[in-house]
Amino acid sequence: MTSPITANMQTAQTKDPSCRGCHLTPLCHTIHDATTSHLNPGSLRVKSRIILQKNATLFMPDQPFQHLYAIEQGAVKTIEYEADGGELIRGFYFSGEIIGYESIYSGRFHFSAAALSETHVCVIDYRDFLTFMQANPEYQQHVFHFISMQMNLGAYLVSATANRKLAGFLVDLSSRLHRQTHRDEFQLPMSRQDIGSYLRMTAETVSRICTWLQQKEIIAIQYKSVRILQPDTLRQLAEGSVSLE
Amino acid sequence: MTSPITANMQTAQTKDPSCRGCHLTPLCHTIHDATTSHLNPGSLRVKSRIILQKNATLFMPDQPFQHLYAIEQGAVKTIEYEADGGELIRGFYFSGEIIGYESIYSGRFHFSAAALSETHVCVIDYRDFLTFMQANPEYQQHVFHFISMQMNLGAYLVSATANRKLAGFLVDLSSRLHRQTHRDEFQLPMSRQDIGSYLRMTAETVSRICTWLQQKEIIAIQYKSVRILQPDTLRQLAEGSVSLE
DNA sequence: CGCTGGATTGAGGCCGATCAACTTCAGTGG
DNA sequence: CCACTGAAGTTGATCGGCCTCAATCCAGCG
Repeated sequence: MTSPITANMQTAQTKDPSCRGCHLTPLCHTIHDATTSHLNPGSLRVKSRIILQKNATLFMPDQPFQHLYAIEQGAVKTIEYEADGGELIRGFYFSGEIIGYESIYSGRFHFSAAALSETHVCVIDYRDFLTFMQANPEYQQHVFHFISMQMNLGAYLVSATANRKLAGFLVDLSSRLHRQTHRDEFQLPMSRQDIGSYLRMTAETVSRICTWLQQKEIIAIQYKSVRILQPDTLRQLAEGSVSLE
Repeated sequence: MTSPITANMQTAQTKDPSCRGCHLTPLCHTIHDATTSHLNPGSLRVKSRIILQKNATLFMPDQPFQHLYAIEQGAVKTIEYEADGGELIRGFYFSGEIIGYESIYSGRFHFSAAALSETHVCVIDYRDFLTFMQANPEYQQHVFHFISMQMNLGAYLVSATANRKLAGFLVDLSSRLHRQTHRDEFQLPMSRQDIGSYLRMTAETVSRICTWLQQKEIIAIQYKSVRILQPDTLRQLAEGSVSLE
């Protein structure tokens, strides 16, 4: 969190296979297909691409909101700062996901964002985005659709027990990370500390529940490597329909 | 929750003072200003207005998402159902607020909605809304703005302690209900049970914290009547910057 | 090989849930 | 007007889950 931003700029000009799965693809796509000048509002253009090293920050709190950030590959955490200086993880963002919508209304980021590993980020100017959307309203439905989806993320955060929260978190991860590997087998991009901070529990509790889930043979976990052995049981655990004493 | 829907339909035709403060006003407004046929996509028209009696339901779980609902006056709670049949309050909606965005992506409501008191609701067909937005993209910015705002509601739900959750809830209410009365003095539209269900704590805990806040002379509360005596202290409590033993 | 930071495991304490009793309020009908 | 009734709210005692603090284990790395 003290590292300077390591930005490796490059202009996007070719159709990029790494855009597959990005929520902006149908919009952003046109940039690749169309032969277009910079002034043509009929295309959404990527302002730049940034490569963040691990722990590098994408933006800092109170920074004016000017861009949407699409994660091309890698992972980002957003961090809120409490009055007493404590840090709380606000959210995680993975390949294909977009940071920024929640900051439109205030025109300012109220949190910081940092890379969990080397991360490639597409920077989209919000004004360009608006211009594009006004010129191409046929994409509105698509944008509403994935904003709507984003509004439903993290429902498990308010679960009653720590078990349910963590189970919900793992289910969530398995669906959001599966592009990289098999759906039920993935690497945790973040530390136990970060998981705990996000779920509002201690890293110790995270660790204890992980070993408990392992003993029940619901998951196999060793440090950052996770394999979900009983996806259905895990899901039921998250929903509270089973307790397993 | 067993009462049938009591719907008193009436077509909106005149500029209505009760539209003041509604998040859709700048869009919906045009319906009043423009002399427009039903087929003119240049206006967003209210499909109908519904008057719900207390406890009447606006929609039920698994019902297809077809409309946005704007609360004209009154209050609505949305309810999730757990696997074991338990009910959890998912959210509250007050005058000027809009229900539905979070259900766009799935095309289905995954929860029910019920009136907390007599409530007037504007029904907006989502297809009409899309048509209007495509024809009038200049309103996009406004829509993104209040959807963005809605994404930031309920941050206090994930607070660590019950004190902070309830303090955050009261601060939230005071800002969202103040149209009706003075900002620091309002009636709770919902029961202790509902508050507890929403904040994921028991009604007993809600009650205990209320009396504790009263003893500290931070609020004055008697049943549904609330007066915030020390707004700043309450806010600091919600943010965790004070503890007050 | 030792160092360092993350992860795990253990013992004790506190916050909030649970269960139960009592009080107050709102609605109804006599 | 009051008596009755059921729902909602308050208050108290006990219990359990998670936090706290501390020690230990382990992987990665110079």
